[in-house]
Amino acid sequence: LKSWNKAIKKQIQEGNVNRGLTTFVSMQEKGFHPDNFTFPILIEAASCRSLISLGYALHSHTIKSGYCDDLYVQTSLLNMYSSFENVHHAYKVFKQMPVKDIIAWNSMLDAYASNGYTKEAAMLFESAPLKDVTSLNIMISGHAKAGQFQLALALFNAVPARDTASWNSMIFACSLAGHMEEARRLFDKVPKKNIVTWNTMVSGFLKTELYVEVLELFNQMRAENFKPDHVTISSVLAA
RNA sequence: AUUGUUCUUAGGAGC
Repeated sequence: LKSWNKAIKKQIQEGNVNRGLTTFVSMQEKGFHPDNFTFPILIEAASCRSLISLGYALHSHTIKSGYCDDLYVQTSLLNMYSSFENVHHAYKVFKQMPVKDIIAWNSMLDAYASNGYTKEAAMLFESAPLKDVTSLNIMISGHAKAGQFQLALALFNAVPARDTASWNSMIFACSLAGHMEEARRLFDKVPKKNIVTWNTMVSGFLKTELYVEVLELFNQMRAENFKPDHVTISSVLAA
């Protein structure tokens, strides 16, 4: 069963969801029943491809096979409905979870924050018994996407426990609001930049047509031994 | 190391 799951995951990671589903079917034909490891793999594939009817089918399959009470299965279903922008179903799953760990709380927080339910997100963030830096990051990027630059900044400043993703989200929030000088100021203060930090800054400058700054950034990138990745390339190509 | 949460580009998918 382990190797079936591994095979399905590998096929999906290679971008071949159909192949993964075929494997899923043949494993059952050979008498292997999917377990609590199998479902999250398939559910996540349905999420990122927006395969809505597959998602529903998988959900009912988890119920029929008795795996719907597994924490990982539940969390992946929650996130699946969130990615389908179906916050009500996401909440329904969340509400029915008897045990919720921090990932479950963060997943529900993200369901609200990423789908524009800013009030609900803020309330959940206040009341959540389990929080970490990811919860903060979810809130910052939620505010950013909602065009609430000031709220994002206030939260960012209020919480000293930040990681690189927090900085990246805040830089992104600045770019969205058109505050490129602030974005650059933060960028220069990031303690540990990663490739996303660079890409966020590059695409911010590209969107605001600050091409000289983009070139400077590329030089600085080389000086600091970062290599452009496929995201860097496609953001330049798109501009 | 068989599974679930947050940050950047494009595309795809849906509305």
